[in-house]
Amino acid sequence: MKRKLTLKLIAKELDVSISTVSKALRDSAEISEDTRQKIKAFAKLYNYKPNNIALSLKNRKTRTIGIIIPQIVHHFFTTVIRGVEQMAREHNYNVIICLSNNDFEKEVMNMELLANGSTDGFILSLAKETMQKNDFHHLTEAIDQGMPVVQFDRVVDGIPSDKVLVDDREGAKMGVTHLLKTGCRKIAIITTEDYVTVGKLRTKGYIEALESYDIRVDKDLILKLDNIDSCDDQCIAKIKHFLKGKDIDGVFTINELFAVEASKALHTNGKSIPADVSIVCFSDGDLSKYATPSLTTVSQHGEQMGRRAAELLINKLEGPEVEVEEYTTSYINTSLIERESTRKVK
Amino acid sequence: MKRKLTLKLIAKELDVSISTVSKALRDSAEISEDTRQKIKAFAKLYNYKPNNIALSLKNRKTRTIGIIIPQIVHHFFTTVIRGVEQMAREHNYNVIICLSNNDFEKEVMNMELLANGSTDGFILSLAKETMQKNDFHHLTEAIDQGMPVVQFDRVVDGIPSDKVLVDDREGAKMGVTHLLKTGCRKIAIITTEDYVTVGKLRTKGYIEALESYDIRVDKDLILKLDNIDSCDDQCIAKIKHFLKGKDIDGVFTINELFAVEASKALHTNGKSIPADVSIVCFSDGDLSKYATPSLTTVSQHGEQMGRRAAELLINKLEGPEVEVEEYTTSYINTSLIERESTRKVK
DNA sequence: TTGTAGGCGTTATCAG
DNA sequence: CTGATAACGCCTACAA
Repeated sequence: MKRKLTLKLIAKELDVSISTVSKALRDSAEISEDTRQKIKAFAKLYNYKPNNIALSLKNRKTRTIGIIIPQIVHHFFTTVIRGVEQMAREHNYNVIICLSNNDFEKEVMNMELLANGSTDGFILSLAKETMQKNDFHHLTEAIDQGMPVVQFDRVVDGIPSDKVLVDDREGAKMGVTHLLKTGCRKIAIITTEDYVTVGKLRTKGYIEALESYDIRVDKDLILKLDNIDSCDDQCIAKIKHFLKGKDIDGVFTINELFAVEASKALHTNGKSIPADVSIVCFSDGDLSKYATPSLTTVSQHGEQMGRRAAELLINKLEGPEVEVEEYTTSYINTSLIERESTRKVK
Repeated sequence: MKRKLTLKLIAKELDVSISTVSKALRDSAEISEDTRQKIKAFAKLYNYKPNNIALSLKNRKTRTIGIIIPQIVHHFFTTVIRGVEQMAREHNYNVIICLSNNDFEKEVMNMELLANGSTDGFILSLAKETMQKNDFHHLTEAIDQGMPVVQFDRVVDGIPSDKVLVDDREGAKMGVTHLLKTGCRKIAIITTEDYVTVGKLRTKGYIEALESYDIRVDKDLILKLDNIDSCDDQCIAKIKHFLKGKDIDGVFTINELFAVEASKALHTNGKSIPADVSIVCFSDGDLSKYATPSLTTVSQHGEQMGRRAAELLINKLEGPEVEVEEYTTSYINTSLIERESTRKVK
């Protein structure tokens, strides 16, 4: 097994000094055309590539961005990663991804691991457990050490960091307004308990939409579930029970899964979609596209979030050192994708 | 902005030498209990963590595994990553993920980037373009430099590397056999052209299953499409046309998307599933679970693949240097998940 | 028990 | 034009 080629080896081979080789390869004018060519030819022939680790140590920069997310099987995070990846590539950064599995300890471990030289900065979405524990010392520690942090999606206030968020309230409002425009007047919502920020904001958007049409908010048409990323049997049962015999003509749900299950339940109840009941959901994946009927969604543009987050981070990394840092919060717009589960707007 | 704490800083602060600090922190018996305690207390207080980059440079090991995959929005790869992540964590390795976007140049770039010190070894699934180009110099170069490689899913022969594969032939055979067991006798398959290995092998499994039931393979019941990871309008049209008026009682497809579209088309044709026609597909995601009706699938266990791939790589990394390397090919079993799209086996 | 020196691979500075 | 030296942060053999 061959050892990797280094400046030292080249130097020895060509009988020059290490610094001559280094300079030649970086096209320094200090080196004579002759030796430069000779060295470059040799390096090329044997496929010399500088060692990144050594460069990182020297430059105290890794050109690597760390992403820490709760889970990767969630389609939303997947798209965000892709966005970060793109932007990072465009700026010659690497991306290193760590999963917290929604576990506080793991999130802390991951951050400490990456903070020890592997990474120049972080993009992260907090683990559920972290939110509950309300313990963010790992964030502040990283930031204290001079590592910029960009939070996205699941964020906390009070941390000196940029943030990238989906405009949940506005998105929900748009979705419900679409239902209203197509003629729905008795619209139910399937959301989460208020301690989940996302659910709370989307519920708020739902209420605002109704109010703008002067429709009274009916508590009986609001179902708040504990889950957010999944929909187990118990959760399905609640949805079924909730929809059973309700006099409604529209349903808005805060994720795809709830919508799919609602769609099934309504179908079982003999309702036709969208003739009897229309459905709109917040979405981050393909499920709504391939469901039967396919679902009209408020789409989240995770890729754009990722790009924006990476952009913010890179700006901080490459920007000049400033006395007083400023932090921005970006809202990524949602957009409505009309499919089969809603009627046409007249 | 505080600078990160280093051995040097601690040494200066406590007025001892750097090596004393280093030794104390590593609990060397050389250092007196006294100074050891003092140094450790200080380090703990100020939260000293050794710099990974420096360690990597020193040890010529990064304890980082590179994964290179065509795309991340594909659910299958997502699960594989999770598996790799798990195993890596258990062995104290980092994981760094790069996307090739099925682009040859990008795959080469990524590998070169990571091969220059960022990574101790690779786990990769080849880009489609790489397969077509039949150019694997980036693999052999990395391997020549002493970086072990584990290929998975989309692999080539002739490269000195371990491989982890889904047993496509066996999986397809199992799926089709299930259809046969439930009483289906006229089974169509929607697959890919033979140049896609995965499609070819699954087609083979289909044929074997039929033959084991002494059923003649009917070319008219085989649809070969160009796509594999997607299903565009043209592709949907072909599926519709293929199924139109065919006298069949079962459909096997090599991915979820084809199955969902087939299901829709059959439904449109007035067929009832599974009463008239049963459906089984190879799958890697949730689509089949949430489809209406939900689809019986041959499940791929991506996570297990990831774990196995990581295990193989770590074995190579930590195993003793041997004169003659041996390479293994692991097959990950598939399993049948029965859902609504097939009848019960009598 | 503590400290010094050298090296991992690279680059920048300065001397020849 | 070329080379020696120091430094990035850490570890370790060896010297004191």
